[in-house]
Amino acid sequence: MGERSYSRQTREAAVLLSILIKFARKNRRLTATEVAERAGISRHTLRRIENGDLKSELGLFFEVATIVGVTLISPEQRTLRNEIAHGGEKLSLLPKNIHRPRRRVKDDF
Amino acid sequence: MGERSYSRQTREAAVLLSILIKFARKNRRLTATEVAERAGISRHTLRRIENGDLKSELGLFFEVATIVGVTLISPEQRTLRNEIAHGGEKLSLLPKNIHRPRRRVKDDF
DNA sequence: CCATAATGGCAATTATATTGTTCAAATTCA
DNA sequence: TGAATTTGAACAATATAATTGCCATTATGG
Repeated sequence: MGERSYSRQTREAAVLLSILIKFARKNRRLTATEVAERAGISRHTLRRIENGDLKSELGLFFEVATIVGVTLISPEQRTLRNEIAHGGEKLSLLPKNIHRPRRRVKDDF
Repeated sequence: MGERSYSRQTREAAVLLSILIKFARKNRRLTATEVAERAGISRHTLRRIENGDLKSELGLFFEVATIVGVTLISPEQRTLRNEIAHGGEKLSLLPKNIHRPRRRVKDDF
């Protein structure tokens, strides 16, 4: 029904990724049809992805990026990734559940 | 119907992003319910996102990341982004349509 | 230039993600 | 410890994304 609003970072990140994808595809001289086939999606869906459509599935987006050779994980993130894989000390320090300060009974004055 | 297969990079990137999100949320002491409300999604969907479910919408994934403070665009990418916004010389060099070398009639040797 | 291929766009249909609910288990804090 | 709260999980109903097929337009390469 209603429109969903997205933050600026969200919109920009999606558009950037889509541009990188389209750029990489043409750089490799792959047709949209071919990439769509390899990704197992329709040409229509690929076009939406290359237009930065926020409603597309994350997996399809990432898969297309992978096919055309766009890197999704930066070196810094790769570092964190290894850290996690090695035991995740940092992660285990955090509480499993978040208990916020108790909500006062309303109008208790 | 059938299962869709994803590449290793796709799966790892999604899982990494989901871990970063969950980590950031707890670091900020936000409950799942609160983040879900702010993002305008159900708690169920948030949980899938925090589990790295590839079937979730890109926009929702990114929006949650934004809410909990996970950066989506690396400095290097931001550079490219500005380059593009400034006219996109690189982009305009690429052909609009990709015409593959005509497929030879098979077995023509 | 012309034939061919690639791309953009739209409507109808199918597939499935999302929602909203409820329940149980796990966790935190007083 | 005990009470309150968060979280995980499964369900049916609904909303909507993905697919399919088609045509028009544009761009490429011979």
